[in-house]
Amino acid sequence: MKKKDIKILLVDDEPDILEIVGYNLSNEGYQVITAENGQEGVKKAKKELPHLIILDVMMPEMDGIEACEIIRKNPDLENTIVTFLTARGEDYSQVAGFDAGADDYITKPIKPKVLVSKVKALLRRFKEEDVADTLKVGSLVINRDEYKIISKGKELVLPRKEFELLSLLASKPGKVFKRDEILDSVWGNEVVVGGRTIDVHIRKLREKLGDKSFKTIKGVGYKFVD
Amino acid sequence: MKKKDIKILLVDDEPDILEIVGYNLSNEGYQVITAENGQEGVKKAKKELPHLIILDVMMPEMDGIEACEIIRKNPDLENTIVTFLTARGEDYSQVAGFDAGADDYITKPIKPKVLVSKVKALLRRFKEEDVADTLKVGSLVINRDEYKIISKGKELVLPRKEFELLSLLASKPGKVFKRDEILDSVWGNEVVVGGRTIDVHIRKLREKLGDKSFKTIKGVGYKFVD
DNA sequence: GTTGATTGTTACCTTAATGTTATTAATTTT
DNA sequence: AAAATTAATAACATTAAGGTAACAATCAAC
Repeated sequence: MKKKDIKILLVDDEPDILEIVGYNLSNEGYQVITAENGQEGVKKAKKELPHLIILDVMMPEMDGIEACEIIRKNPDLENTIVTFLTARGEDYSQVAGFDAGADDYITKPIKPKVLVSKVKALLRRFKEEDVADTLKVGSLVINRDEYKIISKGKELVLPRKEFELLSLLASKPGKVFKRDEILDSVWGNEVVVGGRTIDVHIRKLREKLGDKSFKTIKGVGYKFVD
Repeated sequence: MKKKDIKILLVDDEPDILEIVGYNLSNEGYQVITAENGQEGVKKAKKELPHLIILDVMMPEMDGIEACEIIRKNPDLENTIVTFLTARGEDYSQVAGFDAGADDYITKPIKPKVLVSKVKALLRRFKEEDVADTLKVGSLVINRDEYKIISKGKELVLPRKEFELLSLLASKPGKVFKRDEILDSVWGNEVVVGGRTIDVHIRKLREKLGDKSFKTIKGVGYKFVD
């Protein structure tokens, strides 16, 4: 996810805080939404589904704790990170804040650098929660993120074309992929390559992963067998 | 960090307090060390480097305030959390305690439940702060706050770009970062730099951290290996 | 079994991608 | 402002991925 696609909701009743925090976060490239009280905050949170919510604890009408509790009950906001703004030494609000489902807190007075690095750290944590893009087929594990595979317990790094070819074939074990399909998918339909190109790559895969994983269907194409 | 690896130092001249507090904290799984006066407390603090110190204010020989001041001067105990035990209504000691560098205070009479939840909250805070800004990967420690790293026990100060590049790659060891991703993250998507820029920075990192920590996947990008 | 088409194999070549170094520009520090 | 450090780039070297040609082996049909 790109930075500019990350929404941060800022809830505080003090315009000064909204401005300074908002400014610093916008400057970093985040999309900043603001609200001036707990009620508005909850409303905007439900509407905008931000990735991170920064909530002041002390607010008139509805305080941060209460707002946080409501936010946490909304299934759409389950994975949203909530962090509180508290005055130093306000220990009660910290305990209560964590109880209400907060992930972290930031103490006032706010130092822009600390704030920004904390926000980054929090979002990083958030990002890391999404699962790795991996595909398991029998004893073969294909990790698209790391461009590597694990075959019979051994880790292998494959060159791009080989990796993509394997990736394609293994995406539907048993299915026969016609030569055209393979060219389309791995090479792209504009590129024109010679007639033996696919064969050679298949051969390399056979060398590395074992001969019997790839079956040739003469006149048609290849298939990966589990 | 696991609970059983967390050390709490308890300093109080009253054996009853030591026993009841110590019992409750041990029960929670923490490693508890005790001392019966300020001097012994300071000594054990320096020796054991606990994560949290609970200090009684009123003690013969050396009171908690004085002990706290000494503790705070020790660089190894910079990040240790210090919390005081004070009698209710003893406002003076609270103010003086914060001045001396305390993070919190607990009032007597002690209620075990309150005590335990307070300790948990304090340690959570400690953990968050500690973890948020530093990243450990194998023998490499990256301190994002101070823009420095520790590699194989040696401290290194890296220039910004190198640091951010390393920081990115090491944030997900094994993951291949495509050139686009790297440019996006380290340089920002508006900035346009030449084609060899990333390579040069990778090379510098290889020089400083060892060649084999960075693997090139031709046609794709780079990855950091643990 | 022979034949022709299709695929396998090998070695080699080309080229895109990356590595390297030196130099210049920009930035920070003093 | 000078010095030192860092960043970017240009120019060249190196590497290995990817492609190809040439030939061998295979299979299917007759």
